[in-house]
Amino acid sequence: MSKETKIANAVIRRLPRYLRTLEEMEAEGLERTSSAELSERIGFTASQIRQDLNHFGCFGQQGYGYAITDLKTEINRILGLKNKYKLIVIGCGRLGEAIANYTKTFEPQFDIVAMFDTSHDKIGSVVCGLPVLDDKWIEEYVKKNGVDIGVITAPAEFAQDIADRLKRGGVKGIWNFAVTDIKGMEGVKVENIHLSDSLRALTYYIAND
Amino acid sequence: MSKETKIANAVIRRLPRYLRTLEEMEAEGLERTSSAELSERIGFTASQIRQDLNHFGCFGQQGYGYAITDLKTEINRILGLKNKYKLIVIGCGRLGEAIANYTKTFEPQFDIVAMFDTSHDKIGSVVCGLPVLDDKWIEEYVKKNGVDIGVITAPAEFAQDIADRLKRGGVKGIWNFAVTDIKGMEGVKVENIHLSDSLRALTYYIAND
DNA sequence: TAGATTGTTAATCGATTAACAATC
DNA sequence: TAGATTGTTAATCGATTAACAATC
Repeated sequence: MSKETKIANAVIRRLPRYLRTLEEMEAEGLERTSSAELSERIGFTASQIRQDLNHFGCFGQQGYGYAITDLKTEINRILGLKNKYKLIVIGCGRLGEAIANYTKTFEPQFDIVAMFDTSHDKIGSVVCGLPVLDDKWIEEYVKKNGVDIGVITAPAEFAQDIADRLKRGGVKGIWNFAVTDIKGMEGVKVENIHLSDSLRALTYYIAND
Repeated sequence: MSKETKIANAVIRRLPRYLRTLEEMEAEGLERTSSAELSERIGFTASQIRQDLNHFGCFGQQGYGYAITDLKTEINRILGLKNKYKLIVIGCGRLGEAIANYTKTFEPQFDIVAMFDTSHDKIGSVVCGLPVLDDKWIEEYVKKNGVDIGVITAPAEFAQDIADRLKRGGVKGIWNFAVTDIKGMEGVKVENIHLSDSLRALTYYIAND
């Protein structure tokens, strides 16, 4: 942690939302905004927005508000988006392809360098412009190439083993799309996209209306 | 809402996790468990688990614990997974295909009935065993076929318009994969999968370690 | 200066944890 | 009956909101 003390998880989760809104406003040609205006766009209270932004330092100016471009730059920095990240995708199915494609298209800071699979039909081919390598070389590849993030799109039953090997290889983070929870990842940040949990939360709200 | 009063969002979000753990334990041949054992597997405190489960009625037995199959059945019911849901996927790109494929393979309660796209190369074809229909018929199709959930995998700039038409058609829920927030969805439950936000939270944790 | 809007403290609200009586 | 473990209340902790002094 830089200077700042422990930031609540809830705050971190809101930062990307601020960033998206600021990008939107910048695209509209706006130069300054206020917590009240952001509140209207996003739906959080103005008080919460000021509180959130203040965790990281004083980005606003009393009587004026916030300079959109400056604030955007700050949040970008806080989120670590000034850095570049090397990614590999493990699991070259439809989901793996979709994620690789999405990331290549929309997330320029994230550089996907290879895909991995166990199927000999796929190994050696090129998907989304990326070489598909043999799953068994994950750990070695991560070590040699300084991969930062491993993206797991393989079936749930392989996720734990893949994660263990990614960790031994030295990744800093795992983006996990497998419907399972990974254990023993001390020192590695794990971010889960549990499609199944999301869909089930949706049906809860539909069914209990 | 059935009998129960307002359940906190945080509780709902944990239910799918309980369900997954119970399924896992059932598959291992276990018949009963306790809040302490669940706590060890999941990582929530035993106290929280008892508190959570009690929101919905007394599923446990003092001195005994919880019957795994019964508890699983209850959570299934609470989450609305006893019902069937009709889905359509809008956006027949890689992500759309991946989601359609995932849902068809792993989520039997969810019946995907069609895909939609604007591209004339795709309209009329069959993807994942589903007909690809013309985007302009979404509203009509939803009305005629009683579609419950619309899955948006189209680019962000089209998401709001698609959501509006889904709403007019009468869907109960929207599963949104577009990197944007949808407005004016009163009466429609929206569940977002914001890949971009997830990735950015991950880099925050990596960068601010 | 007057008006606007932040930064920040205090109050409120909600969620988690601890404790233990109830009871199987 | 004794042991185990829930259900449930009370205590704690954390996050959100309200209020307002600071200041641009």
